[in-house]
Amino acid sequence: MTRYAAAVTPPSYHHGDLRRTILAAAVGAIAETGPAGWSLRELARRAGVSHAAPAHHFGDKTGLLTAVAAEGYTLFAEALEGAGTDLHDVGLAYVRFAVDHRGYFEVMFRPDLHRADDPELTAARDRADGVLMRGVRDVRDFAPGGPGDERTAAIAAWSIVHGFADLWLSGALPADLGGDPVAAARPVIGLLFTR
Amino acid sequence: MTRYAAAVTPPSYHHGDLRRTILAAAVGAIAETGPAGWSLRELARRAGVSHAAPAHHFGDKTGLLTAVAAEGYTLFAEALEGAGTDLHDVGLAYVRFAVDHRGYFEVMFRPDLHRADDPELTAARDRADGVLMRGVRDVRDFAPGGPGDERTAAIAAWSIVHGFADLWLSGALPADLGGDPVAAARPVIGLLFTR
DNA sequence: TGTACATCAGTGAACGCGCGTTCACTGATGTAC
DNA sequence: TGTACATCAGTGAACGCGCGTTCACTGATGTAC
Repeated sequence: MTRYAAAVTPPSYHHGDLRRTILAAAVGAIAETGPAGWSLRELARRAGVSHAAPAHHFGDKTGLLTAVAAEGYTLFAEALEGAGTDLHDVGLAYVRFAVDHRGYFEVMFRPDLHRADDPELTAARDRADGVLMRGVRDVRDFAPGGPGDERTAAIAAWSIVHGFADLWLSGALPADLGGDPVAAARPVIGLLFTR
Repeated sequence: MTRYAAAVTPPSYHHGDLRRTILAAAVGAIAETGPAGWSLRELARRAGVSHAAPAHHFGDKTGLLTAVAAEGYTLFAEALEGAGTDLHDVGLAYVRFAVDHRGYFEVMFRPDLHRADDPELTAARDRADGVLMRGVRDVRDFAPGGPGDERTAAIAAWSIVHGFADLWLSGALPADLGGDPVAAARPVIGLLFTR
C-alpha cells in the first residue's frame, strides 16, 4: 500500500526531493560516462526536471560533483565500518565499494573536480580517512617493526586495494580473472599479509 | 649554433611538425587540467596554430587522446625496459613515469577516452604489457608457490605501484611523505617482497 | 638549370548547436490572525 | 475553521558564447620533363 504511495501521488508542482533525484542522476551518469561525459542540461533531461533545476540546487557542475563526493565519502565510511576490524576485510570492502559505487568512487579521488573548501565534503572525507587509518593501526603484524613501518604498512595496504580497484574499473586487468572483483582481490591482498 | 637553428628559422607557411606540436600541447594541457579540461580550440591557441589544425591531424578529441595514449605506452615501455630486470626497480620506474609524465599516464588507463581499435595504440600497449609481465615472471620468490600464485603476485605488484601512483597524483597521500614520490614508494613496495 | 604542375599541410571565415546563466513568473506550502 | 499573505522550490523563455565542423582557399614542397 504505502509502498507505492510515492508512485501514485499525482505529480505536484513541487517535486519534493529534487535535490536527491538530481544527485542520483549524476551518480548514474558518472558511472556510465565519467565525471565529464555529460552536461547539466543533459542531466536534467535524464532526471526529468527542468534544465534550470540543477543550478538551482548546486550552483554549477563543481558544486554538484562536490555534493556527490561528500555523499560518496559518507557511504564509503559506512561501508568500511561495516566490514569490521580485520584489515583484510576492510580492504575487500574498499574494492567492493569502488566497483558497486563507481559513480561516487570516480569523483571522490579527483580533488580537481571539487570545491576544496566545502565543509560537508571535508567532514565526510575526514571520517572515511579515520576509518581507514584506525583499521591499519590495529594491524601491526605485517609491519616488520618500528614506528615508521606502521605508516608504510598503511600506505601499502591502501595502495594495493586502491590500485586493484582502479585497474579493475579501467578494464586493464586480464579478462580471465572472472567477473567477481572481490573474489579476485582476495588472494592479491592476502599476499601483503601472509608471509 | 645549430642548437638554435629551429628558433631562428623564419616562420613558414608549412609548420613542419604540427602534429608533434599539437601532441605536446595536449600532454601539457592534460597534465594541468585533466583529459577533459580543455577544448580543441583552446589547445590550438595554446600551440599557436589555427583552430582547424587539430582536426586536420587527429579528426577529433578521441583521435588526439588515442594518439597521446599510444605515444604514452611507447614511452612507458621504454621507461620500464630501462629500469632493468629487478621487479622492485621496475615498480619504482612505474611510479616515476606516472609522476613525470602525468599527461600521458592520465589518459593511458582511461580506455573510455580512446578509439579502442586503433592499431598503433594496441601495439604500444601490448609492448608495455609485455615488459610488465616479463618483469614479474622473473621474480617467483615472493609468490609462495604454485602456478596460479605467480599471476596473483603479478597483479599484486601491479596494483601496489599503480595504486601508489594514483593516490600520489590525486594528492590523497599524507603531505609529510615528502616531495619525492619514488623515495616514498620504495619502502612501500619493499613491503611486498621482503618477508 | 628552368618551368609547369600536382600534392597536400595548414588557414580562416562562416555555420549551426548545445551549453550555462539569468530572470520574471508559477504555484504549492506554511504561518499568522 | 477560514482567509490573507509570505516564502520558496521549481519552471521555461531568452541571452550570449565557445564549441566542433565544414570548406574554399593559400602557399610551400616535390616531381616530371
